[in-house]
Amino acid sequence: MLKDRVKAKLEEESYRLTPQRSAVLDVLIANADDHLSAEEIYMHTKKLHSEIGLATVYRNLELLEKLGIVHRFDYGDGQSRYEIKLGGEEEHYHHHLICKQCGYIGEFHSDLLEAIEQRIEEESGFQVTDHCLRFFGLCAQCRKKSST
Amino acid sequence: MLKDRVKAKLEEESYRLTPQRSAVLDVLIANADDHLSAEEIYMHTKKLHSEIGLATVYRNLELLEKLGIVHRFDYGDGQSRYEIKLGGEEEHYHHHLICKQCGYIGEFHSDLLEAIEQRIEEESGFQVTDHCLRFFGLCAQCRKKSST
DNA sequence: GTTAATGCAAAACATTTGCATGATA
DNA sequence: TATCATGCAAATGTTTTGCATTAAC
Repeated sequence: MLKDRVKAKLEEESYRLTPQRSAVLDVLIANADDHLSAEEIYMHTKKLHSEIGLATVYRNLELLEKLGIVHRFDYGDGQSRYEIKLGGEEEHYHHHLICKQCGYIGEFHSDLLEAIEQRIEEESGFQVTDHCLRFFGLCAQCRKKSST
Repeated sequence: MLKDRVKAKLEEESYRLTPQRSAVLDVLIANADDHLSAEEIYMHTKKLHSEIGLATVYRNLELLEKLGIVHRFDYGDGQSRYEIKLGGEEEHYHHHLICKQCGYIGEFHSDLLEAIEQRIEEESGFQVTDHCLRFFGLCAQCRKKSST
């Protein structure tokens, strides 16, 4: 189970799985596809553990990111989004589709970057360890709407 | 000349090429490869037009972005970076290499995303109009340093 | 003379930090 | 009991806004 793995990873580095931390994790797991902001995670977490503070949410997200459990990214709208990493090879090939009209965020999987990364290392000596690929445009729904 | 084109585009929508706006543009053109932050652009612009205010720089960057003259992006370090679009087909295929150790920002050109974008439209109906691709890792210099 | 643009200061916003308190191994 | 974690409030840093003034067409 995902949460057991996380707990083990935490204890490995002598961090504790406090009720607050656990609640944040539960929220992240329950909304694994929703790309929540810190504020949204805070709101959800309050339902599970009402006394939590926003700073605690931020601190836990930071820790979970440091431990490689959570992935943090942004769309240039001034706030970070967080997503739990489910593990597995496909993780690396998971990109985002962002609708400029309605803000919808979708996902797309492809390993086509492999070739580019290899070429980068060969041509420039830059060693790629990670990437971030986002596509902007119009989602299917907004296309339909704007064509009517 | 790039600046004439920008001026034409501004006037097309009845915006004015004020001395401040002109100075911001000059800075962007002179530092086209440097991925400056708003604060840095402000500092440079003050040398050309000392009475300019930071808010004016922000307002002009926002306008230039809206007009498609400037590209805004960020690296998750809490501030936006700005880059003038030089025009041309290759613009779209221009990506960033970001060194996690020294903060160096390089560029890389490739049109390999074309195929992915086509696939996205076919598979999900999402119409891609733009993308943002960033590679994180170690630049050649930092690799050398860390291996010694 | 209209309208757009500016400078300044204040506000807004997301995020981080200090610190005393509380909980956990 | 030593250490980690929390809550709150204050601080930070970037970006935006209000408003009276100024400049451009």
